[in-house]
Amino acid sequence: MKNLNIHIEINSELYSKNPDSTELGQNIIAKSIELIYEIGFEAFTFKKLGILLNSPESTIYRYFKNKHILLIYLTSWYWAWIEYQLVFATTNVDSPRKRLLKSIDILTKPVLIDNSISYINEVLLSQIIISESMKSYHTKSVDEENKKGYFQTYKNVVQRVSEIVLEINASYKFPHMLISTVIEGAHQQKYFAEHLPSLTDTKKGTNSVTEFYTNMVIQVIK
Amino acid sequence: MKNLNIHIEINSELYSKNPDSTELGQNIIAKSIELIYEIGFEAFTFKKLGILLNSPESTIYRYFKNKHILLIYLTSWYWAWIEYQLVFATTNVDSPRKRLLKSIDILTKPVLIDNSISYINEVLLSQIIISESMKSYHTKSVDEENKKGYFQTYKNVVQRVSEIVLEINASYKFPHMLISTVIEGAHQQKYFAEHLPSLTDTKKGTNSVTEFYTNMVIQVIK
DNA sequence: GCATATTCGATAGTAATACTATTATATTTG
DNA sequence: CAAATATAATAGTATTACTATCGAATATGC
Repeated sequence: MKNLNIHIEINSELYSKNPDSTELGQNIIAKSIELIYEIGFEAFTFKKLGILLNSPESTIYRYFKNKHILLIYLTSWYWAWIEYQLVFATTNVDSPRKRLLKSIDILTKPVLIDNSISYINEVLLSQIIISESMKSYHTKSVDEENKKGYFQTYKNVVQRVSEIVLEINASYKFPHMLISTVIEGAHQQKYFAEHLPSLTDTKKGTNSVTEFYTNMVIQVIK
Repeated sequence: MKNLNIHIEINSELYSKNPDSTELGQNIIAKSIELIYEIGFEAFTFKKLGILLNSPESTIYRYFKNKHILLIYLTSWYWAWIEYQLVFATTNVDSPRKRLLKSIDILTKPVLIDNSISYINEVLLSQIIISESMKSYHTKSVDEENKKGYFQTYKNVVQRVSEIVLEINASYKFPHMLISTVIEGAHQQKYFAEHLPSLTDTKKGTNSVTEFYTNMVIQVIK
């Protein structure tokens, strides 16, 4: 996968000017990931990003309408990237059970290596997804933005893995609920491990999140 | 429970002046719940709340340092209230299995009736918890605030139900992970049902969230 | 290679937000 | 009735989240 140099296309409504099309745009993405990771989404502003980029904030506004849309752009990219990994890891694997286990692995394991398929640091981005991604859809504008397809790449991931669940047990009633519980739960548990440890039993650096959710899925669908 | 007129005490570091001690303070709580429910936490400001209360915003600042602390106050109240319900529903029930099932019921069922044990509308508050509560701890100040005990009532709920899990299966490795997955998952699924339905299989008004998580817990701990 | 878009930097400006401070008046309490 | 407390009214500040304009640099199209 390392040298495929895949290209991830993002819903064009998520940007005013495609950041992928210019060096500055790519820099906006790369530096915004670093800055959000460092200071958090609330404290993140286009002004601060502009200082990092040596560009006025008005230039950033030419690419993204506001920081909320930028966050949705970043999460869309992340889920498209995850879907790519899911496809790559499951093609040519006949056993649906093996495909499911591999998928859960991808969804629950920490992202530790920056594959450098692009100017995007996936390790930092995955940390942002854990800490901040729910803020992209916990807003008053969620219905409107959902209609415009802003969350499509996330839905694709849930749908894809749900289909494997149904291959194993066609009569299972709650495949989407199960998979979105796994995805969101794995994020939560990693966040808890770092910040609210009494809400979990896992510790950073262990694989108990994967162990827990793998076991959960196996038990629940049989 | 209706007429017990219970009194919920909140960590005194969460307010500058106890809102429970004055009529205005109680009004601040009551109206802030209505306003956050209506316009969402991002758009909610003390200025707008002041207009609703016919009080200048500076008065509200005498009770709460800022809107973030007010949100933590509201979530603390909610979890203390939930814990009270857990205790009430499980005392004198010998069977740990029955206690667990009852607890999951309380944690996953929608809050439909305002018990009016106080000036707080629990139905609206529970909606705020579903939509906004994660914002209270997904901040850069979470570690510092956790040290001050701001999230204690939530932890108490997780701890209490985890102990029931261990009564049933003392060797189960992940009781806290299981219970926090149930609590957060149930909120997520209700939110998805309303706003991102393709991420779930439940519909508003059904009890499939309770069904799913009850089954999940039973399967996983046996 | 020259005109013409396009892009970007520089600067300015605005409305709203998130507070803080001060003073005067009203109300409670001892 | 005095003293303490609470609140209303007002003013003010730094920051945020944008929008607008203009001119210089760069790329592209013929």
